[in-house]
Amino acid sequence: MELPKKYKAREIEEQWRAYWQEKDLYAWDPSRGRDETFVVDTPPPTVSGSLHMGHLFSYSHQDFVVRYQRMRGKNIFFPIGWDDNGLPTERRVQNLFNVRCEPHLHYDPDFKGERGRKGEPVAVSRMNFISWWDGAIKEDEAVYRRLWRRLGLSYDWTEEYATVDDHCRLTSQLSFLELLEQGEIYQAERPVMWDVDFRTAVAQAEVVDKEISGAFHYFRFEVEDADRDYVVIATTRPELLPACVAVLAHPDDDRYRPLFGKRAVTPLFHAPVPIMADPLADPEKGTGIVMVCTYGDQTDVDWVRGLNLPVRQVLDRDGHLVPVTFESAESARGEGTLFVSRDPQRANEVYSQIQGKYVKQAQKLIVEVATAAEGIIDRPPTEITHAVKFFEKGDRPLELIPARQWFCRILDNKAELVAQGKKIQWRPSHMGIRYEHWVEGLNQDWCLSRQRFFGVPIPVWYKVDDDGRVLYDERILPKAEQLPIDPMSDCPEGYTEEQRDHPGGFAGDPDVLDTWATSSLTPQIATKWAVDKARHAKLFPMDIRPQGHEIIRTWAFYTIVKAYFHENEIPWRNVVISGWILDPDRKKMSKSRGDTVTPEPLVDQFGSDSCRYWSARARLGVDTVYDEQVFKVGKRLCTKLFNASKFVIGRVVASDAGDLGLDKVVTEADRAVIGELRPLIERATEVLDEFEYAQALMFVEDFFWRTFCDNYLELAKPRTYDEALTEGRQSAAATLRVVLRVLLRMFAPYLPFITEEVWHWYYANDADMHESIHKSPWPTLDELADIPEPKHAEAFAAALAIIEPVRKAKAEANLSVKAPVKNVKVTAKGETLKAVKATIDDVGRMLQLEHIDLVEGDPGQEIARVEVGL
RNA sequence: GGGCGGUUAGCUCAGUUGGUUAGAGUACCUGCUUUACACGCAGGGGGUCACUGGUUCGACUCCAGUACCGCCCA
Repeated sequence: MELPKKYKAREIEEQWRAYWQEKDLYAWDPSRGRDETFVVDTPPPTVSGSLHMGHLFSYSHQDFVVRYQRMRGKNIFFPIGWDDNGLPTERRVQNLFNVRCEPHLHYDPDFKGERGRKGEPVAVSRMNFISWWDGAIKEDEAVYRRLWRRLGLSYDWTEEYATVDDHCRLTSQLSFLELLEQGEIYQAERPVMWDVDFRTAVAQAEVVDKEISGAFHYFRFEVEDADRDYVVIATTRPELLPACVAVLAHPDDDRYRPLFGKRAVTPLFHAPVPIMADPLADPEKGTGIVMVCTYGDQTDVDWVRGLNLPVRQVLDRDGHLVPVTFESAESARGEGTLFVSRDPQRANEVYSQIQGKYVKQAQKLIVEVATAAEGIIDRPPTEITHAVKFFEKGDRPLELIPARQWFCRILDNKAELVAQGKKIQWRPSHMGIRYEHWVEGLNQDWCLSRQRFFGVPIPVWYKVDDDGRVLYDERILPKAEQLPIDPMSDCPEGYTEEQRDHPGGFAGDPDVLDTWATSSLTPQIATKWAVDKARHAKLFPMDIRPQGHEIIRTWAFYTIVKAYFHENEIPWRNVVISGWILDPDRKKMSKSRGDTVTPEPLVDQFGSDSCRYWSARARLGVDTVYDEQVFKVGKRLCTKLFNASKFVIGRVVASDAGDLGLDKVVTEADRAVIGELRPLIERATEVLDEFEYAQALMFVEDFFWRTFCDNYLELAKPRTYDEALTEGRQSAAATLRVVLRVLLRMFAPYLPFITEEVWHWYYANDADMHESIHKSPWPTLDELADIPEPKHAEAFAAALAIIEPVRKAKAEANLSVKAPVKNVKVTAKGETLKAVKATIDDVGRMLQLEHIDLVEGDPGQEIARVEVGL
């Protein structure tokens, strides 16, 4: 057999990639039972984003676990999906074609999208927009698929899905309808967190706090019928003065207690509002007395509801101030106007200046007007930095806008959802605590509807009454067989398209679902819960969910919610959390920081196996500093494995008289190295069963490099060059053969390419093995059972006890390791001395020892005292 | 402000139920072309285990507190 001279990662990897594909090695076998199946809930990557090191990292982690389980004989269910749902894709198409979607426009079949078109974005219809998605997203998917394949991720490519494909839309809509039927989903009109740029509601999970600078502005509010003229109210939202509905202070606050029950009058707008006591008013904040507006923050929402205050909505969905008219109390009576003023003319004059403006401009104007006027601003503003809620993808602070939305009942089920979390093994375990804290801290139900156009449509129509009003309580729901539907283009049964939005007809719900409403169903999507209950039952609950810790509050949480509501089950038994890649400043590498490294050039440079090695060194949940050195170490390991294998197989083949069975392992040194190998198998298997791939790799690597290459190989080498086919030579060859056969398999989950390459040099036809190393069994003690333990348990350690000092003596004398040694005197106690004797022939040949004295005695601290005479 | 995690050699990281002199890789230094590998081999220097206190015969390890870093929440 002619073995290759040099390790060429690229050639090897291309060859085996093609082989795996051709042999269909990674297909799930539906005929095997759940007990022998290992099921993975793979994270579908957002394909419209760019690939970065984090992908290479965490997706490799899944593959280590999966490849190990496959070698344990498990039937692997390892699907792969692509997330092309929601805003990222919407933006991608917008940017790619330089368009913006105007949902009210009609579809223009002649309008062709043109990539990279310059100039102003063109407004297009929803259907035009969506028609371009498919092509664009397929290209994005291809980029990911290519990297996944290059990395050797062992997906079952027949189980591919995309989160807005027909099956996912069906699954998502069916889930919606089921939970609606169960009463876990409801519709309500209430203030929701709203992004004015994306013009959509968002859920608590998508909200982030940002520290921004702002200011407390101090306004004087007149007080009616009191022994003081005014109170000073500090506010960070002066533009909401026209929306003020009450003034509150803490019930125990002596400064304001006399004013409770009286009325304050808003500056500039002259609106009388009640002064009330409420324990939530913080005496320490600002001046201790606060104005309640529609709506400055969540507390305002609570106050308006709790104290039954009126609503004076001044912001629209774009974040503009809407037109309103202030009227006197007299003229307002009976009209039901909400904007009452003691001086409507001046109020309207001021308001006209801010009407139509954005929040920020309005704020500036109000402050200017107030400053110019006499006696309104009490003192100069105080600059502050405060946490303000933003949509995670948004640029401007969230507003609270009343809107009709769909919600999922979370708050009623918090205790149960915490309990579900406790049934799941979180790895590392403290990630489970993060889940619990997130659930416990939730204060809103899950807002499911988004006022966007790209996504899974909410599968609901409404009846329209004879006056053309939409009857939101009169829902028309599709049957399961009709799904997926788009209520804006599909017609409900019993209606015709002409009746859409007409009196006596119907209207479609124009909104789409939160992308998490679909992504939370990845287990159900992959198992085909919606269409094949038997298949679902075979795969659910799943074994593992691999994911990052930043999406515990979204992906993990919502998936647990759905599994709980649908089947009162946990979705998976284990969650394995990958850490993050940090840059050298210990910040998360991210696109927005502009410090990402794209993975493909690294794969080109170091090879897939080396890149995987880098991933494999990081333990679960632990963030890792990006360090290119580790890729180099991986490359070296692959090269070493290549060279050592080449040597071993070369020697084995040279000694092969057709029979190198385990019974040929007779020499003490050979049995001793097997004795070292056994605990390696035990320890690595034990930690891999707990998904601790990094620790297992460390064990294997350490054994391979130090025990096997640096010591055992050198020890056995001279015997393999015996001219005659001696018992000792056969023993060495048989041992080399069996140890490498074990080590290759233990490296296989991490370094699938180089191990497969070597496997096919020599082991692919072994009767008890599979042709591919990746379907071959994980090593067990059983397969070594026919090799007896060494006579002396410490035989290997005893050999090392001589090897080390001799090497040291040579190094200190600046001699070659091959330099002959005139005399060595070894002093050791009885049992140890016997162990030394048992391997002394091999040690002597390895180190070129010319004369050896073995003396029984007390070596002191050491196993054996070694005196070297060069 | 509350919670979670971290701090070990210049760098990146291990360190088991508390137990000899705290390890590896890398970088650095000195050698060595040795019939697998110079992407190698042998050897060497390099650490107040963040800090303070406590428990203990004994603490990197357990407990309490402090500082700094990161993340989550308010």
